[in-house]
Amino acid sequence: MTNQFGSVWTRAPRRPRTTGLSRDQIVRAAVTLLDKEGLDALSMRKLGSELGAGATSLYWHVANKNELLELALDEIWGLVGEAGSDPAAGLRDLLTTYAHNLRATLLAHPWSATLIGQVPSIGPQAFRVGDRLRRAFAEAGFQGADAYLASGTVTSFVVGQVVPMIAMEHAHGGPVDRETAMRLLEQVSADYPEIRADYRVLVPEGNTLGFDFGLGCVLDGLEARLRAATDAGRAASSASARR
Amino acid sequence: MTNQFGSVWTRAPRRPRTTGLSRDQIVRAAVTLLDKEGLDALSMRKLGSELGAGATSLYWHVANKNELLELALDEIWGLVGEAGSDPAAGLRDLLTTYAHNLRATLLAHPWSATLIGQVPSIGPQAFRVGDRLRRAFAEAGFQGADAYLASGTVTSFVVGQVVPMIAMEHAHGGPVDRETAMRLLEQVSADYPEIRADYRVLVPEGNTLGFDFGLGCVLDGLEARLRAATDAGRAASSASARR
DNA sequence: ACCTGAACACCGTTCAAGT
DNA sequence: ACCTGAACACCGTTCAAGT
Repeated sequence: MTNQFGSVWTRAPRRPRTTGLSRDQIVRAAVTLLDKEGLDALSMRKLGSELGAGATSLYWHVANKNELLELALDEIWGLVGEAGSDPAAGLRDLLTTYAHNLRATLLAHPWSATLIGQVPSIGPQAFRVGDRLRRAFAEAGFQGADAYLASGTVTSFVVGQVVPMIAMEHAHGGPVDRETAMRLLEQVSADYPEIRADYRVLVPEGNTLGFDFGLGCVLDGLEARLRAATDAGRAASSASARR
Repeated sequence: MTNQFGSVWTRAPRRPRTTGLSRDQIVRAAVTLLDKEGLDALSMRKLGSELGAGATSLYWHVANKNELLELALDEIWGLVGEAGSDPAAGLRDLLTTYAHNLRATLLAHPWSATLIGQVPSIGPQAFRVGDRLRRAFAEAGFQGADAYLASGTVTSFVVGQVVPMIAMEHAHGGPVDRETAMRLLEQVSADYPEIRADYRVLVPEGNTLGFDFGLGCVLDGLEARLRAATDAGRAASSASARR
């Protein structure tokens, strides 16, 4: 099979190492470097020398820099914590925990949020997270592919919240504290007094407020879908029972 | 004021040109080049020569490449069409139109979706779009800062849907048709038979399905909030009337 | 006020050659 | 099977110098 779709996950793996560098080791070093210096600062040369190897040595374990970034991103998906460890917890609690976990994980590794727009999240860890979430929806009563769609809805919202926020931090050169955010927003919203007034209310309340508001809406909407579907299901089964 | 926050939008502008290159001209050329060759292919040198100038000439009009990218991104926000031109249309129609407009605009300029995770969207056009949406929510009855939060919820969902999809296209080197997507997903979901089964149902239905499902949920959730708020408002005012 | 060219300090990647 | 070094074709940005 040709690797028409250019991704690590779509080409045959090389057999594991015997000695020297390993792909795992390279990816771990890359994540460390990314955490320390950010996406712009990662170069094959720097990573190589961090590992005591020539930059070009990496190319035996990895086809190119892009593949390395895909592997590093999947590593971050692997850090998104379990949410459904407590089976007694309801769907809403589980989703709230998941959403905050995902948010916190991406914020802790800001480069990963940027990468989400650059390389596909189709590695094993990304799938593990996605399937865990899908399963939770299925167990809550979402039928067939709706469970998958529902999981995509929650994840999209979180990603859509975090990614632009990371861009702000990137411009600022690090996490933006409340006061700095306020100064920036005052400056930039000069032509929109109503928005500026909103900022004055919202920013002091903390940066989770918009996230929680939106998440609440998303979860309400999903629960409404679930109710509608189970009601319809009951109606259909009682109709067939009547026959 | 020092420009602590490193963004075009936070430093004093230079007075407009008299002759030769202009910032507008540079930004327009950048957008054209980005549309034609993508984010990775944009270089100051290439852009300069496209304009018949030395690469370094650009640095008089723009502090650095990052500023240029901020300007280019804001240009795309400027392309997001009006949704509220028909005042008779309800909130839900308006939001649906907005969401699809934003999605289509980003997909038509894929580099812009990637940029959303790289540079902040705090330019005049981004604010224009945000304020138009906020105003629609306010007119529909969302009180105070809730209108702003509601607008952020919708935009987050759309961004969170489009950004990862762009990453897929980026890996493939262009838009992914249904058949290619199916082949890729079959390959990559090998360990998750339920997800694979969902793909077999969903992919043939077209790529707007997940978007429409999620958007429906988000809008349902927002409408529920609105109902709850107006009910509470009515209850409060009737309570005060009783006094 | 605006543009240029040379120069600096980097990049990712290929490939023949080594062990 | 794995690693190296040299080499290629690029980068973004600075800055003295020009008009």
